[in-house]
Amino acid sequence: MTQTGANDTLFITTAIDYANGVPHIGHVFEKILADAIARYQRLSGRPTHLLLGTDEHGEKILKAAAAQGITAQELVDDLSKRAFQGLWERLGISLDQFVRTTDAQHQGFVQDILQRVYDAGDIYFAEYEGLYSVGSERYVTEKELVEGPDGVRRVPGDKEPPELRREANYFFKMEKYQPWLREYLEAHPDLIQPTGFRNEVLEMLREPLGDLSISRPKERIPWGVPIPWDPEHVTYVWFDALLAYLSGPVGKGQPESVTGQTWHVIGKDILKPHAIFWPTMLKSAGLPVYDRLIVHSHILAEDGRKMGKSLGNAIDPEQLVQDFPLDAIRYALLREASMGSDTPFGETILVSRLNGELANDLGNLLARSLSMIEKYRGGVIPAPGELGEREQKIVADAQSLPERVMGLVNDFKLNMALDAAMGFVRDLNRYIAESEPWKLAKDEAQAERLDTVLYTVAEGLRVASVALEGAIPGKAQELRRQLGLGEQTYVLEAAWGLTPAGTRIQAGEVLFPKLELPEKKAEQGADQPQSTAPKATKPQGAKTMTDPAPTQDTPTAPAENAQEFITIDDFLKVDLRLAEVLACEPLENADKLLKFTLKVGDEERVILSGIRKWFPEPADLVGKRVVIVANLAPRKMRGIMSQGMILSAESESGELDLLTVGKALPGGSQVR
RNA sequence: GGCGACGUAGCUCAGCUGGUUAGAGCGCACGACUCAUAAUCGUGAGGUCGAGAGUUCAAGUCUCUCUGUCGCCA
Repeated sequence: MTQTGANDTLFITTAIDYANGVPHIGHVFEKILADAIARYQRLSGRPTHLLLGTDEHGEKILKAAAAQGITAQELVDDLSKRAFQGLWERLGISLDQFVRTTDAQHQGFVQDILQRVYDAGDIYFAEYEGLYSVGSERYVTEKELVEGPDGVRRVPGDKEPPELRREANYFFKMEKYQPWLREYLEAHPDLIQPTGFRNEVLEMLREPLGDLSISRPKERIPWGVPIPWDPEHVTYVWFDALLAYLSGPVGKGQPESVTGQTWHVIGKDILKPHAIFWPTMLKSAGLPVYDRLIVHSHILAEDGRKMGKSLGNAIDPEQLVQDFPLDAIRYALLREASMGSDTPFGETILVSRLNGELANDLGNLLARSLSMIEKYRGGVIPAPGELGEREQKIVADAQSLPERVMGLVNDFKLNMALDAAMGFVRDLNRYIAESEPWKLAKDEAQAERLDTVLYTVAEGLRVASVALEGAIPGKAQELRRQLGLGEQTYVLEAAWGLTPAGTRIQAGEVLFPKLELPEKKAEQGADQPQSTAPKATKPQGAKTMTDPAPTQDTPTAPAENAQEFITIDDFLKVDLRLAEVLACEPLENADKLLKFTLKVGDEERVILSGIRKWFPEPADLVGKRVVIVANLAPRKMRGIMSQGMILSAESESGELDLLTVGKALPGGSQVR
């Protein structure tokens, strides 16, 4: 914890997450990224304070709570503590502080700043009428609306169309600070990173910004921080949430303008509030602007498409944490992501990084090194003899590695930083192959040479563990433990020889057990849900694994987040059609089957379906429009050819209904 | 529609201010080795560097046009 008020403390924040639902993989990535950056700063000796939080006010939360029949406070208490803070704990996020916007201390701070900005004359009252999007919590323009499949115009991504609203609100004179902000950005080219996003902001600043609505009438939205001079209004989401970056440290005794640096890690979707609203707010309040805005992109599904619940390809963070070792998740995400572009991610990618780099390169290097030290030197790391050219090259690389890693980390190129560290690991493997210690061991005359090789490898591993520690903190320490270094910690700086000769190794369990993705089944027809939780390649040794071992299937587990992905092409193979039921009758001498006569486009088809017990009055189904698989191979049942299959949904409790559509679309319409 | 980025080996991508046979990782094939988590190490397969034109002694690397993909904005 860094609450000493030290002037050089680096404050790193992530976005203050909106607590109207459970976190998704994007939240996870952002926290791991910020955590890794923070850990690397601490590793290199810089006092660092990592702040996370939840944004708990606003209309959407009010509605979400109402929908669940609980109070807003109950909803956010549960989400903030269980869903967010709980997950961050399971992910090993080294946070120093967690701010909730419903904290009394925070709310008081917001009011102080509001009052100050008001006193400065930067807030005015005005009436406004326009289209209001509840989903986006803001007024939108007619141009932004897009016509949906149902013919209703709405904001893309919103469920409900915007409402016409007329309100009197307080406005912040943001546009007043536009020239200043542009100059500030020009003068601070490193402020927003990567530069692509800086350019986007400069682009936004070419057009007049307009002023920012910062309040809502309390009668309509009582769930917010009251405006200090007008209790009939509460403040708008951004004026509330953004201030959490300051209210947190202030609440811990920091001066409100911290003298150390402040870095904000955010997603590209909230670039504008952070790059434009926030600096102008700070300027108006007489506070200094942050030092870095680190903008990351999004996590995509493995096929490169967007991830989403509706698409069925979303990764459930809780499931991910259960199925895979924490440090493997962290490493894979950091290793894959590059700041400028969206990053595909999923189990296949994760397992590939885990097996290929963490297990084969790093874990195996540790295993083979410990094994040789055990066999050839009785488990004691020997003192090195004279270093040859090859060893000197390794020492030089080891000494320059920390600077290379930190340089890349400070450019927010974590993927390349990890690659650099892994490159050093790979070179140690190469070094072993070249040195052939197993041959040296057979020749007494080569004893000193063997000592040198074994020491170089052991110390090299120690160096690598420090270079990787920001990404895999748990395993880095475990690695050192097995080298016999106990709980000793090291600074990430040029160093060699910190492993004392004579250290007794403490070999333990395999550092990174390999996982194997279940092979794709060539089965067909069997549509029972199939867990694809990865399996350990083999039960390693006789010991139990430290990692949350990829358990074998839990057949009854309802969560099926780990389902295999199919491509859009796979899906399109299935020809789904709407079909109108012309006739429906029970089939003689079959107690389960119903015989449907359906109109599909111009043709009529007969399909048999074993759902008789749910429809005692089959004739009632006539006229319904059901969904069928039109290109299923025909099959003869009870002497009748069934040409397809009718889709239905069945609950766990055994209730069943046919899939249908709300509108009277014609039979034969394509479903996709 | 406006602005911008990108399009390099099967896949993911490096290639700074233009200059010898265009690189890495993964995957694949073959070989070596045996300390190791069937790991590691080595070698290879030969990609019109999206298309066309231009500048230049010389272009993946600069200019223009076209095309495709993506992002931001409207």
